[in-house]
Amino acid sequence: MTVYAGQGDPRRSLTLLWGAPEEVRTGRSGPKPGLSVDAIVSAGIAVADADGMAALSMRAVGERLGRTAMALYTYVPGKAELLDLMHDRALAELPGGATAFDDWRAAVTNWAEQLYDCYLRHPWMLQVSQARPVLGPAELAAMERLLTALQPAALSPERLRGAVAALWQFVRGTAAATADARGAAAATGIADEDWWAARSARLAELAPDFPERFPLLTALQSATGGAPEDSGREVFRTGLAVLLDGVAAGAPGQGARDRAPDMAADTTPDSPDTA
Amino acid sequence: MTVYAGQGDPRRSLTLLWGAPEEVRTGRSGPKPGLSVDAIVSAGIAVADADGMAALSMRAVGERLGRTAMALYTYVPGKAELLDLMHDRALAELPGGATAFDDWRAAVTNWAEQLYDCYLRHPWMLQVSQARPVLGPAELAAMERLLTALQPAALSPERLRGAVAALWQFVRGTAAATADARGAAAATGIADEDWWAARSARLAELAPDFPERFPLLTALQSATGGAPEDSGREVFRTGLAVLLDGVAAGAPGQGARDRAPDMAADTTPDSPDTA
DNA sequence: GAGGATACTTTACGCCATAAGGAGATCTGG
DNA sequence: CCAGATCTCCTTATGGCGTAAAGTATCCTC
Repeated sequence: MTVYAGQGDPRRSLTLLWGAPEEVRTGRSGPKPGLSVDAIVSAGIAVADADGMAALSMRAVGERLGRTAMALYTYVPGKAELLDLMHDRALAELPGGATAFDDWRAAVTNWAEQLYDCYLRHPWMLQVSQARPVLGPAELAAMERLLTALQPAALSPERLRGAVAALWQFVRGTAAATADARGAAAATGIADEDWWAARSARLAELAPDFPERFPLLTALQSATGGAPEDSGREVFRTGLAVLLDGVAAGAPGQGARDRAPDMAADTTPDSPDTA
Repeated sequence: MTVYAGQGDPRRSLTLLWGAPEEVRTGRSGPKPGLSVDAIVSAGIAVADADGMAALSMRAVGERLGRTAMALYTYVPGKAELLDLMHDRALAELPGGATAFDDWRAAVTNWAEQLYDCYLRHPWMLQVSQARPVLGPAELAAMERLLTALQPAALSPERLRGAVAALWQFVRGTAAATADARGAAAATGIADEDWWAARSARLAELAPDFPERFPLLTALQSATGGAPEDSGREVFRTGLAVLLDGVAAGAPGQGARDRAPDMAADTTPDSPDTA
């Protein structure tokens, strides 16, 4: 399932992403443009938000704007580039202010939760190729904000790069898991939790030797009461705590002191989650 | 860009994934099947490996087997389910033996590198929806192996789940970044390193205020001599080290002692990478 | 040898992105 | 005020896709 098609020309995307916000259009002949790149991007996001990535077609976007599919090609080179623009626009939702936090753990946690929520608001973003080289301004701004949050940890450049990659990918991955469980639940009309139960039951039926083949998986499942790879803010939170402990371990000087102050306390099983 | 289409029916996929390896086909009438699910999956992988996900069509797979596209539907419910099978089959390449390592860091590192390499061998896997709920035997086996490797760390169940999610998503994410850079480089005929340089140059041209807008990003870029979100085993290695430090921080008892023994030494900039 | 199940084919449908070319609006230079 | 250029948007067409429907040939069981 879930294919993604070819990339757009990164040159075109880059130009559109970074292009002058107010193109100097003095003395243009021809009829006045009834649309704009911005309007098309907004319409695309609206379609994708409402009906999912599969429903995002040039026709659908055009229709939402009262035009034909081909009208969009006056503004945008193609669908791939439109997706690049949509992706960056959605990331631009992230709050940009330099929020001051006492410690960098809280700052990074805040950053991660904002990104996580943004992905869940726009699940189609998770279908856009990660880490593809078309870097938009909003994406870079988000990365800059992460670097700002991490600055007090004073990591070495190499370690900083590793931490940034690990954090971003972790947020994206856990958001994808959650979004997917949600989507499946919504599609089948089953409640979130029941869905995993149904899947487990079916698995047990098909592979009766499951507990012997996967003893640790079975143990983990029964210990935490859910599917191991699944969803949920809880996995997000505890995973993030693990990650941040790793970052702290690389912070010079403070070493052992800065590690897991109260973030690790989140991992106690009695925490009231889904907040 | 890079869309992925709708999911396959998970029930059908599950049945095929876990179905009896030797279907009891006593007394079947009709002509003998000239194909098999396995052969179709192999052909699909061959097509995707050779020409990429975009080239993977039912027609192409059928052609490789000397059949029409429709012939495949005798064996497989549809393309989505075929992709599920391909994905799990590719994961089955991972070595399964219980390799004994002295410490769990080495064991997990080994696990991660194997997964990373598998993704790079089959970049199309990264286009298959991550964390979607169709869990195949090979995927679960890989997870079980990770749990085995992590066992000496003796993490709490919650923390273990977080660590598993973080590790898997990290490997996948960094592999995606590397695969994408490779793909772009291959498509344009530019060498891997020059490619990032070209992109940076173009960015600098489009956004002349780049250094002021993204000071930390600029600093990191010049400190490590590359794009921050990019590719490469180096980021993979150092990021993994950060992650493992976090895991170590959650290991009870040993606490400070077990953290970053020699894995962190990998983060020194003079290491000969791309091994 | 008849009848039915099965493998595979041909054809067709409705999507998709988008190339090509045309119609009408709106500007500039005369 | 009027070319002619230019630009938006349309209609049409092309070649792909996944797959539904129906036909044909093959092979088994009875």
